[in-house]
Amino acid sequence: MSCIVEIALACPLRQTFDYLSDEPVEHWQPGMRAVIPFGSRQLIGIVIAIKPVSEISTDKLKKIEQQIDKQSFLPVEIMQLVQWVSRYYHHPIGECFQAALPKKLRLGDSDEMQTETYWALQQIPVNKPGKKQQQILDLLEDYPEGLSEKALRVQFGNVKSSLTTLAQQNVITAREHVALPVPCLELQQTVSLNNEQKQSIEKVLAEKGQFSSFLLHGITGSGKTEVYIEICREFVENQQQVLVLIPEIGLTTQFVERFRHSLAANIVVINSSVSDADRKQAWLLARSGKADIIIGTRSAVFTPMLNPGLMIIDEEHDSSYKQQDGLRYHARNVALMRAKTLNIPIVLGSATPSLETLYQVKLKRYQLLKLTKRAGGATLPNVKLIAANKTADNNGLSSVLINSIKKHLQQNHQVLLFINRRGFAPVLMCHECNWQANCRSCDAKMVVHQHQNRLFCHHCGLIQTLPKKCPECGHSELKSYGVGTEKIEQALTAIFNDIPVLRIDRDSTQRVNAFTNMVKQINQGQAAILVGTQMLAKGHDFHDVTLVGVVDADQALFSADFRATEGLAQLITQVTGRAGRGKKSGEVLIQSEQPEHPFWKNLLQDGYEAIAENLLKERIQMELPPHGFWAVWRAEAQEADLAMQLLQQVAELLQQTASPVMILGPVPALMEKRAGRYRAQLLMRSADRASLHQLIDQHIEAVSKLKLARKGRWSIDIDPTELI
DNA sequence: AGCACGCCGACT
DNA sequence: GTCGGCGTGCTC
Repeated sequence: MSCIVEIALACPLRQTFDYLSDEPVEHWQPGMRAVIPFGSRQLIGIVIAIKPVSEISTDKLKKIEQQIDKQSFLPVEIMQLVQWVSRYYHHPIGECFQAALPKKLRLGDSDEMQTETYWALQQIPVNKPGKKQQQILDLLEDYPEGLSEKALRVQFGNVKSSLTTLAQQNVITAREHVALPVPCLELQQTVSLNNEQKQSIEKVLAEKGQFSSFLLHGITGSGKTEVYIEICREFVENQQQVLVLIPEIGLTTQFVERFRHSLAANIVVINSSVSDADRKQAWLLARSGKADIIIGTRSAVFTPMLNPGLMIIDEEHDSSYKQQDGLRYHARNVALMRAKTLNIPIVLGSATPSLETLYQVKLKRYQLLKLTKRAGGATLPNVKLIAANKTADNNGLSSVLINSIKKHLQQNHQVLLFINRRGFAPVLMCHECNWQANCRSCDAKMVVHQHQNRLFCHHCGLIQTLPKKCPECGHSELKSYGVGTEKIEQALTAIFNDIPVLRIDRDSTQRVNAFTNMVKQINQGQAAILVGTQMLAKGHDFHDVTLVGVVDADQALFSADFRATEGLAQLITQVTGRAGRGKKSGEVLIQSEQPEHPFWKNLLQDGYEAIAENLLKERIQMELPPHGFWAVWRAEAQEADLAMQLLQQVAELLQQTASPVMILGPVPALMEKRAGRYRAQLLMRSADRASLHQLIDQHIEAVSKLKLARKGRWSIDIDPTELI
């Protein structure tokens, strides 16, 4: 008996499509994949529902070409989660499924797990085994379930011939088994925890098996990772899976390695450095319950689990949890929603929690867990503000800072200098005619990169050769202004010529292993100066750094984005936390052209918590998020004004309905032109979430039918975190 | 989004 | 005479 199958497709349409199937109803389940004809194309879709009749007349329905999955594919929980995401973010359902699936599975790969050869002991050898053979046998003794050939190869190198010999003698046997991640063969002893850590662990474990949200607010270096690990240990022992989300930063290996060295568990990692094949395997291992711990970036929030027990969001304040194009979801919020429906606890961890999260703590929706002491008895560094003067200083470095660097290097310590701009200098000018190197596709200046002898636009990626003379008037003296990592690197090399200066930014770490090699060199502990962007600020544990210098921190104080101050407070607190993490005590020097700005006094005297409290009060007073709810319509188009016109029409549509929602704009984006496109936005503000979503739902279809909507790109951003 | 269909300018 | 430009409309 045939049936009607409702299918979500990977196209930007806010609807599903019905198809006829020859298969009987009972062969179908929501969540399965199917190949279907769509227009003149062939697509893969996800089954949303199976039904006896369609609202579309039967003669218009096409037949399903192929049923890809014969058994359930996406669990009901993920189906509901993705559908919730589609409704909440007002994004086409098919594209939401795209975001939730690993590429290979999206493209129709079989959902069978990769297998590999596992070896296990069979009987005592008769002949005396060779040296390598003996090593293998010794190790296998500890693993009665067997070890994968891959794991043995990682440990002993080429093992093929040894294994063949041992197998011929029936000492060991081979068996095909689902490929699990290579286990860590040498577990470290557990570290001793302080009382705050122990209490935090207990409080989370007390909520096992029910929804409960926690903020683990631990100062930098207070041992949050150890708390996560000990909580995980308990869940793993109970055969429950843990999903750990981490920010998208270059190096997550440090974090992952600590888990691997501490827990005898199957730990899979899903981040950008993992191949498509491994991603698929990790996803399948999680779905089957064979992965105990899943560590991944933003999109891993959609990973299915057979026995979910807990979710952890590390560095919950990090902006990379919010996707800034396509489906603009916030992984932290999706995780909270998921934890609620799964009825499991969720832990958000940070040294610098977002105001959103602190607001929830204030409303008593999250339990607060605090770690106020640095682990291992390390002390927080002493922080000082230096008045910097642009014109008088040596390439942006004040003499106070240089003298201090000298002092720390003499003690054979390491120094970290933070400057949040890569390249040599952000401005190139002609003295004669006032010409300036601007990007032709963006409202932005080109940045001088001296190493490559080029000009770069950091917004669209435009590359030009560095001009030798002014393209306007031909004058040969072009001057650059401002500082970037390259200039600081150059200045320091000139001053401290016998000390290695390591520049760590996107340019210097592009080559494979460049970053890992630099980290290795740093960890050897000799005196060195590290110059870097926020790549350096996030999460690294450099034990020999005793001085942190912040070269140019002020820009954010004058930003038009009301969130900039929050971001600056977080960044400074995080950078500050890089000093004195080992046994040596640390010092931090912050150069500012605005040392009198109340922000600094507030942050340095009272700390992050206090400044966050003040900022939150301000936001509540001014009815800014997290108090009240926002949504932004964004549009961009190749032609000037088109985006504004489109949003003007959207505003007119929205205003046709009487609603408590405030409509503001449209206005051009702060940087109106970017990558050759003109951008604009339209803001919606509301005191309650429901009216905001209702108003969007009422008009989104009419908006997508607007003529101008086809000419430019448009999107809607729920709970925006950036006003661009 | 893709893709087809359709109706107007500079080319083998 | 055609190739191809992108405006418009549709996709169960």
